[in-house]
Amino acid sequence: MKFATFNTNSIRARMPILLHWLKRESPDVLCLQETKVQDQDFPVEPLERCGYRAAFRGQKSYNGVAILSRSPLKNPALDLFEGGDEQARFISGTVDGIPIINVYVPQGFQVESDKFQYKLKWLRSLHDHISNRYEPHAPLLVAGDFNVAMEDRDVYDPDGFRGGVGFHPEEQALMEEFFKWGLVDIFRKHTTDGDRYTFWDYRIPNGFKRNMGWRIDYILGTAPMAEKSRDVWIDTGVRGMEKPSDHTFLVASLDI
DNA sequence: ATGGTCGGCAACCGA
Repeated sequence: MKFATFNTNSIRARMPILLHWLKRESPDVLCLQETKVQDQDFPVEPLERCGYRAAFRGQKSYNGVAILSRSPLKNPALDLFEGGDEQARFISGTVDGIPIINVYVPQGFQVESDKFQYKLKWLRSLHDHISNRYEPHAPLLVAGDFNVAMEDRDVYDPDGFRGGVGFHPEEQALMEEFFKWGLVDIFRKHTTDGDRYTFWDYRIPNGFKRNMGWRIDYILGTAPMAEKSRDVWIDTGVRGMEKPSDHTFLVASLDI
């Protein structure tokens, strides 16, 4: 099974890259974030022509998540919170018997802001959701844009970012809770390399060329998934194309 | 080199 995640920063703006990548890589599952499209405008047809079913939850302008898969998504769920996730940041289901959760974690704006508190609350809720509904020794993949980097080797300027949003000990402690529960950062299982990023801020001039990035997108898996992972890699191949996203593809191959 | 990001969506907000 080939399993991938990609923050599109608008799926409609990214269709050329997305279709190109799907044809080239033929993943079984692709989790998307920041689709930025309402459900009635989701580009279902071109993806179907490419061989993919789509399950999605969007809203106007912001956020939005989708799971593309060759086999249909079973038992789709769209709500992280009991009262419903009004921000279209969560979608889950089962593909070929493997439970999958796809998330777009709130970015958090600034550490002093209410948005940062909402980010922490959202991460706590995700932990509760997972620990209440899943088993660490059973199959589960959790992928998406977590908007948190964990270690110095995961950002280009650790001393500059330390204590700031995306690189703050409170966020990192909540991420650690996922690992304590039993999820494994599958990229890290396969390499200790630093300077391997999935996101480059558009606002940094030539940030990609200068590799001034962050590793904030993840594929997490429970122990049976981590054991079956053959490789995980960051695919920057589409970055040479016109209009790349500020994120790139993170891909895992699993012996499933 | 006398500038310097995107996308959505129509003035700015969010990242």
